[in-house]
Amino acid sequence: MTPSTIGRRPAPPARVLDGAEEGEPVLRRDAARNRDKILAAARSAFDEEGVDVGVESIAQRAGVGVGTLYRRFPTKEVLIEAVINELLDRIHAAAVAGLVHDSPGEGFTDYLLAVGWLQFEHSGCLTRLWNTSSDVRRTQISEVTRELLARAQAAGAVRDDLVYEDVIVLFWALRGVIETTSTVSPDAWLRHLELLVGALGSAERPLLTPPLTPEQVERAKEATASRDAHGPRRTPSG
Amino acid sequence: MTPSTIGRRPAPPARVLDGAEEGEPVLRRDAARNRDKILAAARSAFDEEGVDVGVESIAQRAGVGVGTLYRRFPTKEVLIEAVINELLDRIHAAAVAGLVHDSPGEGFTDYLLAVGWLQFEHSGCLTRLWNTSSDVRRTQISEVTRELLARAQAAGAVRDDLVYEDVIVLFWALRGVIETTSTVSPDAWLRHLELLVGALGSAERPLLTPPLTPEQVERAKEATASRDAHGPRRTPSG
DNA sequence: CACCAAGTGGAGCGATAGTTCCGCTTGTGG
DNA sequence: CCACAAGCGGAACTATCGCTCCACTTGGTG
Repeated sequence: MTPSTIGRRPAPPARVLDGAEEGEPVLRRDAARNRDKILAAARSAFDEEGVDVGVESIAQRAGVGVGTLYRRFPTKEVLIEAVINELLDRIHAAAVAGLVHDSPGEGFTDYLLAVGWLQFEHSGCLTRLWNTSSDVRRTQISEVTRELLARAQAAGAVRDDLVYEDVIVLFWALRGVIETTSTVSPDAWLRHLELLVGALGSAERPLLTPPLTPEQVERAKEATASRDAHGPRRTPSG
Repeated sequence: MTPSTIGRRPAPPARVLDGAEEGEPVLRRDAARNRDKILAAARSAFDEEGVDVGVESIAQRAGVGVGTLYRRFPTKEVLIEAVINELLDRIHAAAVAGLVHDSPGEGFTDYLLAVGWLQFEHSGCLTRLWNTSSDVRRTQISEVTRELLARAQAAGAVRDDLVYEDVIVLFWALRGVIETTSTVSPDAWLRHLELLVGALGSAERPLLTPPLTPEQVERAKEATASRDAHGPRRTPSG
């Protein structure tokens, strides 16, 4: 209760990154356990109720108070990103898996299928999945995806006039289907993807419209990010 | 200032429907003018900032107070629906136009194009566009769309294993592309549609996944409606 | 012209959701 | 086993947004 206690700073760094590097300042054991519980709770809460679920509800699922949640994740936004990062890692893994497939064509379509499934299983956070481009994970994914596409095209499995950006747009299209149908049928997006895969194969008639440029893809991601963030207000009091 | 004046009821019916039937209780001329201004303001506000724009902002654009807005549209929801209804009418018109096209195939793809454009131009209210199924307008649209598809299939322009529900899913897919890319490129959805149209034509390999059932489409629309309505709280005070 | 129902604006209410604050508890190193 | 930094819970604060209320103005009718 001394003056210095009252004026103590909120919290020391205590950074334990999302599994990327092992944290040095080490969390107390119970705190680490709680952090995991919060992440798991957020995952299932987002899946079941969407990212708009209240932090209170997440804390409740985790069996902790909101204060605890905020000690570990300074912002709801940060928590969302942590969950999204796990998904991105899984997407990256799926891409790499497709790359080592014997058939380049099947490796490519398997990848599309995997991303579709992942989007379906986690339809609650789809708007956030393809945002904020400046990220190691996304760069890695885009590189592997480009390679997957090139391999499939070299093997003649995919028409030559497609570019990497078309694949991203395809994911966004699937997202549109999934967001609307996920609660109703696990098949709708799959059927639509079948249709699309058919179109990817043959270039009966050439495409007249030019593809998105890489810069446009970046800007599109950013636009989505800022749109559904409703103005990512930080620290309302100050 | 008599007791009876104090206890006066909020407002008489004064119903002037959205252009469907001519209202009988007639609005005062200035009030009618304001109603139009509000509708126009809402339209542009939704287009530019999305349906989440505050009512205050809409009222400001219209040059009226929020009280005036609420006298005419008892709920923000009702205002949104009024704007949406205009869009639905335009979609219906496009469908009918496609129906009288000389070439059934072109009539069909023209319709897809028209819906794509309309979604692009009004990307702010896309989530609301395909909701709330119980509506004359939507029934009309679905009937004409079915006929368009049947005609195109009879002419051999569209593969036979497609059903009406696939067209709706296609619109949802376009929505996904448009929501992400509308601020960045007017072409992205068009290119994607080109790809899809190619797939619609030829049935090289049959589709393995069954289409959505009509009931599932209904439920999907309802699900979307309730999801982004955040609980359409009416009259918070009681 | 006088009257008054209809119309108007905008302060303020109630609910919600993200975030902070702070008194108490607890793991852990010495 | 003790001390204390780290951790904890959850009430309370704040911003926001849909909506209501009501004192005042105004169009149009008799």
